[in-house]
Amino acid sequence: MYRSHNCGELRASHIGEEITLAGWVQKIRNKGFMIWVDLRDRYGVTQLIFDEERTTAAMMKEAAELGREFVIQVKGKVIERESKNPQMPTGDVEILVSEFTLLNSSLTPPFTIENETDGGEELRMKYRYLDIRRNPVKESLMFRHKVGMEVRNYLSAEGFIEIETPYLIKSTPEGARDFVVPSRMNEGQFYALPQSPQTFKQLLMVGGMDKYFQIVKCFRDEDLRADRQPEFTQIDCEMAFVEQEDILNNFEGLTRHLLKKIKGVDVESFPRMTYDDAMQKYGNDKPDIRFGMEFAELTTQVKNKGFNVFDQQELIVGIAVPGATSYTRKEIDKLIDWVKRPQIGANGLIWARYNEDGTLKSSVDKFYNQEDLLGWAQTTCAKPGDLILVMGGETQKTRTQLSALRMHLATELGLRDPNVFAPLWVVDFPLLEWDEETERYHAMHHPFTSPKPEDIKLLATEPGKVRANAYDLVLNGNEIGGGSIRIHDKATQAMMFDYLGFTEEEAKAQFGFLMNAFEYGAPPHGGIAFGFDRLVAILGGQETIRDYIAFPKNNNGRDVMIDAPAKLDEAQLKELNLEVHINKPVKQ
RNA sequence: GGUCUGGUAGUUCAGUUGGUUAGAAUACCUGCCUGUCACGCAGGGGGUCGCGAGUUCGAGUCUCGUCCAGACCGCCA
Repeated sequence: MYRSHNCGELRASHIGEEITLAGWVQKIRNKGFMIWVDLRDRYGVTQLIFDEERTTAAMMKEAAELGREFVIQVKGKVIERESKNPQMPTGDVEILVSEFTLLNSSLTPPFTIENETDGGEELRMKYRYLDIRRNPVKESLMFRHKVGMEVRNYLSAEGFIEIETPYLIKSTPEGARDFVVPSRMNEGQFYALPQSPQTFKQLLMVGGMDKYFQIVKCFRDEDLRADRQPEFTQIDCEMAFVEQEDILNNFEGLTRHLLKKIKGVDVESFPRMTYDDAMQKYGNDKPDIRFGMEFAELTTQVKNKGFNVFDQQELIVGIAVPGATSYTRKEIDKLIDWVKRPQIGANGLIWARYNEDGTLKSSVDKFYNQEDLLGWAQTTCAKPGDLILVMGGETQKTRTQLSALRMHLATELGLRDPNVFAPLWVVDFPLLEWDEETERYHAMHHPFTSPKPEDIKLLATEPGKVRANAYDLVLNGNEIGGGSIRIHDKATQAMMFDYLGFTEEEAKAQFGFLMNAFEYGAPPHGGIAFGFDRLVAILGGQETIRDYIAFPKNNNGRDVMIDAPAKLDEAQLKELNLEVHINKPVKQ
């Protein structure tokens, strides 16, 4: 038996017991006459003591030779500390060691294994197995486990069945780039890794498994972000014989359960907002509604006042920044520079201070009098003390830019409290989206999404205006889930593929299996998928998902620990009947 | 594909206008220390300033290229 207890559980009530512990040396404090060793495992830290009077000289010497991260097993007696440490759970006791075994030594770790490590991101990833020994990472992984368990508990209790779907599937041209896997037995052919189990879960509905879920890895060969990894985990769900309302209620239930169980937060029924409203009020389809600063359109009231810049614009829109009238000219100039950065790409920013005395001072006083500016204040719902910021330009672009500014300001003003949770359903997404590059419409959600029946007639005339039975769950400005009611009849699905620019042959070759299945009694169905990594990170109060993933990839999609991806050797390529031609030098 | 920021001791960073032997903290090593717990004290070792080229009497510092890392835009049905 390696251990009778773990390093986190011993208390004053254990005093006098003979115990065995095993773990890693966290820290050695050698006072010469006395050596304290902090022994760490997953559960906590317990102090070991060796001293001249009670420990043999030989063992004193061995103890003095220990180093950080050595793995040892100790036998000894739990004794009361002479000076206690109220800061640690095991701080009342220590172990007077009678026997100890060095199970393994360790090199000096390249960074400190402490809550506040001195290690940088890259180094931590290269030695991720050491990083995982640190409390913040360890606790994040345990937190993820807890969330996963609650998801399974809830859905299982609601009658959902977890079913696995294949990872080696077929590449399709729609959507994100696929990761591909060559097939040895089928020369010249490739599997693709799933971007989501979409078609399989629909086939499970045809198969009669009317409540399905899966916590499943998905793969997308696209560029990474702090909240985006090429392989990520979804809570994938599908239900048969449901309408949109049923899905929203079911998964509002799941989300409420998680907030309650994980964060102890009670949230009332989630507000709903149409996509159009979200774009108009927040310039964004995933608004953070923990704070105000809603968009106010000023287009008509600011035009024809002699200010050329505004007169030419399609949309003029403003926000009232609470309490920001105290911003200095320098601070406002910084904001202007911020929106002018290429990433935002705005031409400028007009401001108006709504002073405490009720007067207004703006950057465009030449063109607008007090009455005009009071009108701005009314429209933006500004109060004395607020700063009004106004941008103008092409509708889409301006909304995106002001939305970025709104989020930036909220962060700056500390309005994005990670302990406040504001979920929101965004509904009535457009079915189609115009793609400038390919000059055709493509599915905003995916090609299996059903249009709203009352909008189908618009498909031929104004495809961009057709709304879908599609919805997103937004939490604190993050899209954590999205889904739709699917098409479940062959004719509609064929029509959709047609609108998306598929020929009949292409549609049949790529999705024939699905349309065939629809001819054998496919039930009405719909579902939703949650980004599990992101959900866990937000519940944990973090923006970045990397610490909730045991072995994440870096910015370039590399695993710096195992050094993947890597070249294949000749023998492997030969077996796969592949040759590698590289048009430009490989980055190594 | 693009924009920005960074790369100096094991690690995290500082390094002035281009000028003598490149510093700090921490980690590591040695010694001391009768209750430590961010222990303390004294001493010590540790550097191809990412890489390559250029400008210059002289480059960590300036220029160009390149590689790597991070954040973001595009992209992510």
